Amino acid sequence: MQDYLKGLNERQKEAVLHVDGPLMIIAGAGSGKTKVLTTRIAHLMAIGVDAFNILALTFTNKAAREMKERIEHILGNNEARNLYIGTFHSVFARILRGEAPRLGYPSNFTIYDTDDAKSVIKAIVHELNLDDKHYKPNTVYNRISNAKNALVTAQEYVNDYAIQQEDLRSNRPAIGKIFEAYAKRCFRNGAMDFDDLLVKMYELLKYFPEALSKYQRKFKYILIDEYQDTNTAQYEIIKLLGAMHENVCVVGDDAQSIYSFRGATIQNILQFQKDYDDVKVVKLEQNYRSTQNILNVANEIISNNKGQIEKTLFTENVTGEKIKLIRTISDNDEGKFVADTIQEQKLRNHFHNKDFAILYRTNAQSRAFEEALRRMGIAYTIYGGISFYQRKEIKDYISYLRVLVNPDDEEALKRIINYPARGIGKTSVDRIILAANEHNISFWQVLERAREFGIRGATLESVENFVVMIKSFTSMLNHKNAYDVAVHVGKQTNFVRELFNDKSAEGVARYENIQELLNSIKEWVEGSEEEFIINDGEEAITEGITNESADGITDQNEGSVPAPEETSERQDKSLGAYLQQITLLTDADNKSTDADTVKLMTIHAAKGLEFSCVFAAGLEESLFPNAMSINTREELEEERRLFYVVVTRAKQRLWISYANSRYRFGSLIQNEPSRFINEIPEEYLDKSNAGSASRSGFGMSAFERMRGGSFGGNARSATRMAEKRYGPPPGRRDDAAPAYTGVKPQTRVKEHQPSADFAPSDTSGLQAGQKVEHQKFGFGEVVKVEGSRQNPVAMIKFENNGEKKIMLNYARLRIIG
DNA sequence: TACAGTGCTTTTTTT
DNA sequence: AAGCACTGTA
Repeated sequence: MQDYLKGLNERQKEAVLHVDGPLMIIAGAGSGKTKVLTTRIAHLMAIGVDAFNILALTFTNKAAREMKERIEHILGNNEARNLYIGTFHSVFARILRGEAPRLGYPSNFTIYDTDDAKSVIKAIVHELNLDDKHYKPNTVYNRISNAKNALVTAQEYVNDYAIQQEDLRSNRPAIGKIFEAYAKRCFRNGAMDFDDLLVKMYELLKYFPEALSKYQRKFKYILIDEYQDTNTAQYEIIKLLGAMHENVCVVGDDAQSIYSFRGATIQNILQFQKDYDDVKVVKLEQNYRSTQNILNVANEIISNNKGQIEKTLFTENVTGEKIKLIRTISDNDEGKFVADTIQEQKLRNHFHNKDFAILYRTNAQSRAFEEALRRMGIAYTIYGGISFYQRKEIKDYISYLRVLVNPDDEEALKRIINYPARGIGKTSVDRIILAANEHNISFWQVLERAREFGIRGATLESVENFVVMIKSFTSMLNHKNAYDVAVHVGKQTNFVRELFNDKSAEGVARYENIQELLNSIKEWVEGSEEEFIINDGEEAITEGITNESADGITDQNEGSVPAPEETSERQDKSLGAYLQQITLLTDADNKSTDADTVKLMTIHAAKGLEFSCVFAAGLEESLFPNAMSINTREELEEERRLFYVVVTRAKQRLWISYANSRYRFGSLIQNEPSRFINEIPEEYLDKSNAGSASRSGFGMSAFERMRGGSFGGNARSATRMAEKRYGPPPGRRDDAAPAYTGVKPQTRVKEHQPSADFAPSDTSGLQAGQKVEHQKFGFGEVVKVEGSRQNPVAMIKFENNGEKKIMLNYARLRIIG
């Protein structure tokens, strides 16, 4: 028996040893999915399948990188580098780089990220004279994106009766027009957005039989990770690619399907057995990750959902601790509690920072945790939010490079044409756009012939200088490498000097970011592998811009269209390849995971990861489940799967926390505990830090209410008990209140017992002077109503709790008079 | 044309 | 709270 099969259970072995024919692996959380996938690929290679003939698709770059490393480790050679392994988007981008000319796109097509795409939409809404309040870029983009992910073209969109009716009903009948204009504009700009990478790949296979046959023959074995998260476009592509050999292996867990908002259809995995004859199905049900308590809770949660593939996860691990339920007064206290607990666990149970993860539903929640951790001096890493490449200064700099590679890229041109300022203002830009649209040529083509299109005087001179400058950069690409060109561009445009002269804290940070970017380009040019990581936070490279340019590594191929053969395709170190690559990198891809830091991220971002200790934060109604996702059973079930995902990230210990109130857009809102908490059986819960009442305010004794809320007796005596067991926590006097209650006198809420007939009133006409009752803050008088009509905010002076700003869209108020 | 000040909107998850 | 668009002034 081969070595690599040792340590696999029977099911896992079965999956690994299955070679030919369709295979579906239903892999429960923590059941060794990645191990099976990587071992199976290694096995295929061990029995003689050429690495060049294996395609493995994942959803994150990190997963791809990890798989490649593990396969290399198993095989002990470098063959794994020949695998076609990566995210759907990056693999397709790589293929399309060779094939785009068939579709009328340049090889050096630009990839538009979400910001670029929204910016195009915004411009189009403006050009079509539509109301931008009504046609918000976000809304329109999502609608278009959903269409594309379902392989609906702009033409089909406008001609589809049902779709048109739907848009009519939502009073946005022009979306189809915008879609058409958007598609046309992207094409004219030589640009594909994220969804296009899937759509164009599909069209390539569908309309070019020789391309289809080429890739069908090439990819004899196809493996898809996280199959439950594939959308229609991805599904159809896989079906086409796999049709010849039918060696399609999909791995997934319907219980972890959490991307339907991106067009994923759970049907893909539920129906897989109908897509091919003779599908082999293997279920991996033994969990190697979590304690029994954690797993039991997970099983209980998911049992509330309907329509799943039947499976029962079990484990031979220890029972473990109960899940700790935490109630705090505010979001800041939640942060404090978590930071305190991490400190405590580190000292008592010898955990390291990297053993902890704080997971939440929305990125906005990270702030309270950041602050608390910083105050405690605990190192942390935040994932998500704006990625490195989305920072303004980076994007501006990259826009220069984008223009060199693809001058038709209008979005990039608009960013840089007057930055740094060169006297080509908004009026001139608008005129250029008008001319471009009128003659259906690109923005750049208008610039090149500016005089013909009525640009005059000083502006004409500026435009002509700009064109000459860009052309001089472009010609440099023929004999200098990407790094040297980038450095040169920074110098010539004064771009870097401007940032260098800005000595404010942000200015210095921006300058350092630019250095980091140049560093990453250098690594790309010199690097042996196509994978690379930016050293975040590490010393910034001081050479480069400030020094004279480094020695040019001459690359004759720079800027020219690369041959679509795999050798050159793989070693393509051109600027164009670099730009396409980085657009598909996410924040997580630039951060190393093994640093000894506490990890903060959304639950979505945490899928596929595991941690010894997990804090599932913000378990509150309207936050989690999110208010946006409780309108249908499907949405709610997806939120529940999300809860399942967060619970199953934990190996040993799990805390579930919620706050009674938190700030949202500057004003305070109250939330009930999440309904999901009630789905956890009591026997697995440790509620000693959850306060006495499971529901706010109700069921408390008069004594407790007088103590100022439910943090009175129970929480405190429970802490005492804990302290008896573990000794006093560090840095806290024995008689001090538990730190996480963190009740500052001015923020302490005097709990109010709502009147028996309390029922929220319609507050749409609320005016100053009216008397109201608030469920928690009690009686008060409206001082003023401000904010907008859509989002009114009332300033209310409460008898017992002072003045508070309350958002009327969220608050429950009873109008008394 | 450029910038500063002001008021208004933001309400999820991500390749 | 924060970012963005709009307005008014230099």
